[in-house]
Amino acid sequence: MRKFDFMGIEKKIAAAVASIIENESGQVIPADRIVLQKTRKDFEGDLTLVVFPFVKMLRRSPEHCADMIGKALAEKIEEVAAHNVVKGFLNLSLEKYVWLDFLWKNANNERFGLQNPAADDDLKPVVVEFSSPNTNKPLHLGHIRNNLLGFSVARILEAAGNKVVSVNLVNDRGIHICKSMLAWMKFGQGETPQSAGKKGDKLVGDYYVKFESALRKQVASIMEEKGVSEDEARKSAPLMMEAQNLLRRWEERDPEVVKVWETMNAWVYEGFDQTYERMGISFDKIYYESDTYLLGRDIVLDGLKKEKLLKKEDGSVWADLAEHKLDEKLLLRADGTSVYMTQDIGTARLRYEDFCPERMIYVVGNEQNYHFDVLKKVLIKLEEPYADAIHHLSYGMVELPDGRMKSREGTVVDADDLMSDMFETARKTTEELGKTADFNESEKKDLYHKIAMGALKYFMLKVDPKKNMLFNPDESIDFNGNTGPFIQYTYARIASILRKAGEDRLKLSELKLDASRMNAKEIALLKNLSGFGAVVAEAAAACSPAQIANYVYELCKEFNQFYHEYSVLNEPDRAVSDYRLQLAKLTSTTIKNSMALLGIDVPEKM
RNA sequence: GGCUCCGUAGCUUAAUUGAAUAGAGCAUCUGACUACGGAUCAGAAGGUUCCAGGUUUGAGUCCUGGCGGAGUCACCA
Repeated sequence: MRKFDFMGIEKKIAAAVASIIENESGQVIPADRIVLQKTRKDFEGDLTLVVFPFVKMLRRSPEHCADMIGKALAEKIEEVAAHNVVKGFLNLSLEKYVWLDFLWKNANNERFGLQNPAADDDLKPVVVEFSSPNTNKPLHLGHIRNNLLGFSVARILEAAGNKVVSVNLVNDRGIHICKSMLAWMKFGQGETPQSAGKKGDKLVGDYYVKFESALRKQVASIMEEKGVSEDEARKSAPLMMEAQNLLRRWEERDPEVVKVWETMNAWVYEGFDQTYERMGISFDKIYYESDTYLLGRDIVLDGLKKEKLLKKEDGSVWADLAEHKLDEKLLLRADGTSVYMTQDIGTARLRYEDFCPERMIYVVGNEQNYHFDVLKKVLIKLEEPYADAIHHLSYGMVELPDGRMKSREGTVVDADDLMSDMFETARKTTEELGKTADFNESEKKDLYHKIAMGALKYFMLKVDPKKNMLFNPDESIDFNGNTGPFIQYTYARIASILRKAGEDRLKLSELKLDASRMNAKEIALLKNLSGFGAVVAEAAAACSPAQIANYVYELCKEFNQFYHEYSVLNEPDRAVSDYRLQLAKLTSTTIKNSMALLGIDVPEKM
């Protein structure tokens, strides 16, 4: 069903169809009404033309139209070998040599399906922001989805010919950061990651939890003593006042506070770095909110001066978005301080000045849909030149079987723990299968890591980003069926064949094969391979790694069927054997390249 | 309550701007190892695509109205 464009044949046929219909009916049809798709498996053919859109102008039955167009195409285009008609569908079979040519032209291209990085210095980049963690808590399952998505989308956009800059905007300041600082200052007794034997982000997270539980106790007793609501009790609780005081002191650059802040954040970064490295994630640039939180104020004040915004009696500044059917949105408080939106206005401008991007993609959960809607509209209102470049890549929540992760209920799935669990499962499964008898310790570790991350990444990326997804921690992620390890296994099996064949045989200078000897399975596989470039383009347009994942899964299934039915190296006819070897090679390249777009490594043996 | 998104086999999911008999995996059952690697392959069973209307030659997809779920509607970030 997927569209595929193979050496321009699709275009050639579409153009021919247009001229045939014009000749017959005298009417010109728009190109987008010519629907060519991959022929479904249960029908004979390679490409299918849907003729329903033309039956009215041709004034004949769908079958007649299809037959007429089919005959004309067979005459006009030499690559069209045969055609058949089912209802209103015209199935075209291409000459087999078309597929052989395709294989021969691409077999040695290691970057098959990937566009080369644009050398053009004037090309405007796409900025992809993702991850954007808070420095008061360790990373969890939700962050994993965000990181994997962002990293993969960046790779896919590159493969589609874009220049890409990956950025991370770290939320390293604010009241929530002060909470963990305060708890550490009060209860920590100088504890450090070293003394506690913990990763820094975990230690800081523990103090955040300590703050919350101490606060809850205070709130409970205040509510009992004064009979006030929980909200009110929270606001008046001494710990809350202290935290706010700490934030004030931080903003005033109180040296003592800044020192604690720097120390604790450094611990967190050390922890994050380990987690990122394990995940295989990196960035071109890291922004810190402590540097950017004051940005945006000037833009807002300027907008006020130009009367694009309005000031209320108390001095607060608002954007009226009634023209976009949205409410008024606060941009500056009465005391002149900023809100989150103000800061995002500032960082958008900063990013624009830093990179002059063609597009700015924000990988952020769908809980912030409204926020980004408003951000874009405020920027339009302010007539910022980059307003239209803003693109929110909104993804669904990761849910547990009993609903959302809740830190209060201790149901948060920690990123490090999850990766360790996956590693353990990979180790156990692999050892049970007895696959690593001849591996040394570091090779084993490397392999288990690849499999573990392959399973986890594929699991999370194969689902359409915009959909919520379910993660059941009790059922560990599968290694069979539609999974990362299945694809890795397919790759490893081909790698084994290629090793056995040897480099000399792989470097073939000539392919001597009569195309008539190609079988249906091989052609199905070649057809699949030929669609890779188009899939990359579609995945880039949709910012959807899931499309790559689904593609490479299909490809592996196709190859495994071929592999089961036919032999590559044991095939007695050398010409056929050589040809199948090239087919296997191009398949392995395509698997490797696809998986790289998902941020997944493939092992040569497993 | 307003707005936004989602609802497909028991479970997890696929289906380019509308297109043929809704496609997979897991789980269940049955087969295939004297092997280019069985983490594989073949087969069986499993569906009123939440419901009701509508548009269309054609609807899982578009429109309207319900039902169910999630998110959001902060001088939080």
